[in-house]
Amino acid sequence: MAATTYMPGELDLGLGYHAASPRSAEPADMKYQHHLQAGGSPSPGAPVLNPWASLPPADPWAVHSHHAHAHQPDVKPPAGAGHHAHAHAHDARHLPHHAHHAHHAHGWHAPVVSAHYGAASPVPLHAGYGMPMHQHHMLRDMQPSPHLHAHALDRDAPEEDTPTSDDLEAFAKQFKQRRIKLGFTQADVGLALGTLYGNVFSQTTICRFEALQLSFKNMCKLKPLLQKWLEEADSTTGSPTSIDKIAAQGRKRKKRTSIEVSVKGALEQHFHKQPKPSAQEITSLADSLQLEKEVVRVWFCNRRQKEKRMTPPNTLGGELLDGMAHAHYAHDALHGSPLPHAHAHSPALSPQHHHVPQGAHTLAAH
DNA sequence: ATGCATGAGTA
DNA sequence: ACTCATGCATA
Repeated sequence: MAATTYMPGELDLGLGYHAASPRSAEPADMKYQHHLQAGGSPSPGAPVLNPWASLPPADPWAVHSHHAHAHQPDVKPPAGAGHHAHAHAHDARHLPHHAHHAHHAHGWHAPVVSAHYGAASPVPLHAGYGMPMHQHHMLRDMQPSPHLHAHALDRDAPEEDTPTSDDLEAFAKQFKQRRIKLGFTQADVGLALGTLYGNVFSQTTICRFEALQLSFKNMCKLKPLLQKWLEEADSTTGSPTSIDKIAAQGRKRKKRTSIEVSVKGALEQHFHKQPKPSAQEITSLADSLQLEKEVVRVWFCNRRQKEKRMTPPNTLGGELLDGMAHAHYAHDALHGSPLPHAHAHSPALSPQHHHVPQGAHTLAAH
């Protein structure tokens, strides 16, 4: 019984809250606005948006049975003003351009994944970076070359340079703290970015940024924006966050298929054997697991993406089931427990430009 | 905070 | 068909 529940299909309901940014009062861009829940802070000037009138009737996906995928041409961001003329999502193909020092790679030390040190914890933890830096050879070249003129003092202010993983980690942490102190939710920030630069982001993305759960490249791309927002935000004394709502277009999306834990475990195992199963393997696998082929395919795609994030999941499972006899560090890999892995320097990441089989990080811990 | 999903751009 | 950026819906 898998559980392909179908959503109540909402057709025309996209309340977009247009939070006017503190200072730059731009004429709202009518992109497709979003909404989103709060992150936990009632926030002083930040109003707790809570739309969802819920009243969706028909639903295209509710046809039940095995839908076959019907790519509906949706109305994506028509770009706010017409003068923006810049790529939307795929403009990040050009990040590090200077190849002065090919200081590739950089070991991720414990991302100090935070659950959340609450808004009331100004604790500036993160005091030392004394990590051994596990270099993982052969990573793609072009990497954030270390600040050529690195001053031992400026922790962050890499204006024009490509930030290093450490920079990103430090910034993300700082960002989160400030954001919370200022009383903004992740969703607030996402919307603010939209009114500030025309690029709206969801709570999800902001959340992932803070948790370093994006690819290195993606992190680099978002950092400048968030940095600017941060400056704006705390420099603005009395943020008169005005709200604005505008109805928008609708979307039809397949309801999220929930995969049972046991099934997930099976998928995990297959993933370790073959991260990239062939179309046919997927088919048979889907068959044996009683899942739609498409669901399985997507699962693998998403799984691969996870591996490429800055804070990749633990790559184990195969070894566990295989020779599990002394495995004491193995537990949460099967159900994806992202909680504080306070150690383990994960290698993953790096701007994968292309054709670079990154299968080098198959280590566990030693 | 995260799982499953969509889509543009590529290979 | 896959990668990569991104997000709706959900736990």
